[in-house]
Amino acid sequence: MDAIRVPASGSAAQQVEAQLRRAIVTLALPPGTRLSEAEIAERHGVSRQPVREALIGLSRTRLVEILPQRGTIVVRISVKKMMEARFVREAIETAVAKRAAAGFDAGARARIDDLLDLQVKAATRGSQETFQAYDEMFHMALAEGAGCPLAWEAIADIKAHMDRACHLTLKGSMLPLVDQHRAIMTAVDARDGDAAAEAMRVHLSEILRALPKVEAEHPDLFE
Amino acid sequence: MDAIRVPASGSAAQQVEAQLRRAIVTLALPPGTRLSEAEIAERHGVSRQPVREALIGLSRTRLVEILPQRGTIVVRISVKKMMEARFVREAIETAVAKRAAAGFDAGARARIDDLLDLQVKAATRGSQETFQAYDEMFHMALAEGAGCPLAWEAIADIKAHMDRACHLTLKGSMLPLVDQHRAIMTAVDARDGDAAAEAMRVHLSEILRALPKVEAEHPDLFE
DNA sequence: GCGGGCGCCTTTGTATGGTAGTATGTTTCG
DNA sequence: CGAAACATACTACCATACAAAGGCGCCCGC
Repeated sequence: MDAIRVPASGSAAQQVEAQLRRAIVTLALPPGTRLSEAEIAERHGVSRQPVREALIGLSRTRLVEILPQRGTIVVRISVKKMMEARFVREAIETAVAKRAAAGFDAGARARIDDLLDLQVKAATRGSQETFQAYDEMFHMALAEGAGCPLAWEAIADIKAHMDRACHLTLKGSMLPLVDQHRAIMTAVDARDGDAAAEAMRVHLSEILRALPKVEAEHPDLFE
Repeated sequence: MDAIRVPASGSAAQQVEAQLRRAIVTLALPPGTRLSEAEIAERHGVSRQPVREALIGLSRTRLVEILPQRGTIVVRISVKKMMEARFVREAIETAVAKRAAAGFDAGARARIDDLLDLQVKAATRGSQETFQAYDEMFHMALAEGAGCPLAWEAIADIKAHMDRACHLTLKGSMLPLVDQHRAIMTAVDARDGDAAAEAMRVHLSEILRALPKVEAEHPDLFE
C-alpha cells in the first residue's frame, strides 16, 4: 500500500476536503454517490461543521453538487466540460511552456529532473496513485519555474474536471507521458518557446485519444 | 445611488460573501483591514457561521487571508501577482477570442451588443460600479458565446487579483475600453481569429499603462 | 382503484457554546 | 531601567443544538 498519505496538517476541514477529493478523483466515490454530512462526519470522527466546509470547497471546483435541503452528490463526468477544461488548460500551459523557454528558475529545473525520475519509478512499479501525484508536481514545478505560480492555481481548479477521466485512461501506459514531459523540458532547455508550446500541446492532446474508449467502457460514470 | 443590488438569493453565507467581495473590490474595505467574524456577523444580522463560510470563500480567491487563531485581513494588492494574473488571463482570453472567431453563438452575440450599449450609458453617466459589472458580463458572454463557459469561471478567479487595481485606474476614462471591446467583436464577426486575439491582447495590456501611476499614488494599498 | 392532501423523516442551513492558541498590555524581578 | 514572565482579551476553530424546507409514504376521500 503506497497511497499518498494526506498529511495531518491544517484544519480538520482541510483534511476532510483533501481526503474526499482523493476519494472522488480515484473513483472510490463514484459519480452519483450521495454524500451525507452526518455520515462523513461520523466516518472521520469529526463534527458536521468541518465536513460541511469541505463539501463547500469541493462544490467550488464542481466535484460535488450541493442541492439545498436535499442532499449532496458526486457529479458525473461531463465530456463537454472536459473538452472545455482541456481547451482552457492548453491555453494556459502552452503559454507557460513558452514563457518557461524564455527563462527558467534553476532550482525548479533541478527539482523537475528529480520528479521525472520519481515518475519513472512509480510507472515501472505500476503505482498509478503516486504517478499522478508526481504528474501534478511536474506541472506545478513548471509553472513555478516559469515564474507564474498563479498559473498552477488556475490549472488546479480546471484539472478537477479531467482528473477522474485521466485516472481511467492511465490504467495501462504511463511511461509515454514521461517521455512527453522530457520532450517539453528539452525544448525549454533549448530556449525554443514554440517547440515547448507545441510539445505541451501534444502532451495535453493525449487525453483525447483514449477518451471515447473509456466513455464507452464506463457509461455510468458519465452524464 | 445605483449600486448593483446583490440579490437576496441563496444562502446567507453566499449573500455575505457577495457583499464582502463587493466591499473589498471597491476598496470600501481597504487592504490591511482586519475582519472579525463576530463584528461582520453583527453588522449583517446573521450568525458567525455563515460569515465564516463567506470568509473561507474569499480566502480561496486570495482576497482575504485567514491566519489561524489570529485573525483575518484583507490582503494587499500584489503587483507581482497582478502581472501573473494578467499573463494567465491573456493566455485564456486570447484563446477564447480566437475560438470565438471560429464560431459564435447567435444569442450571445445579440446580448453582447446590448451589453456594449449599456456599458456606454454607464460610462457617460460616470457610474463606475455598473460599468465594471457590464465589463464582467461582456467577458463572460464572450466565453459563453465561444462555447467555453468554463473559461469564464477560470478567469473570474484570476480576475480577483486585478479588480481592485482596475477599480483605481478606471477613475477617468471608461469609453476607450468599450471601443476595445467593439474592436474585438469586429474581428470576431469578420471570423479573423488572429485579429481577435490581438485585439484582446491590446485590451488586456491596457492595465499595464496606468498601473505604475496608481501604485505611486496609493502605496499603502500595495504590498 | 385512483388522486390529492397531510404528516413524518432526512437533508442542509443557522445559531450558540465552548476550547485552544496567539498577541498584547501589565507587572514584577534582576 | 530593561527584560522576562504573567494575566487578559481576542481570534479562529470545532462541537452541539435548533430551525426550515424538500421528499416520501401513508392515509383518507372520492
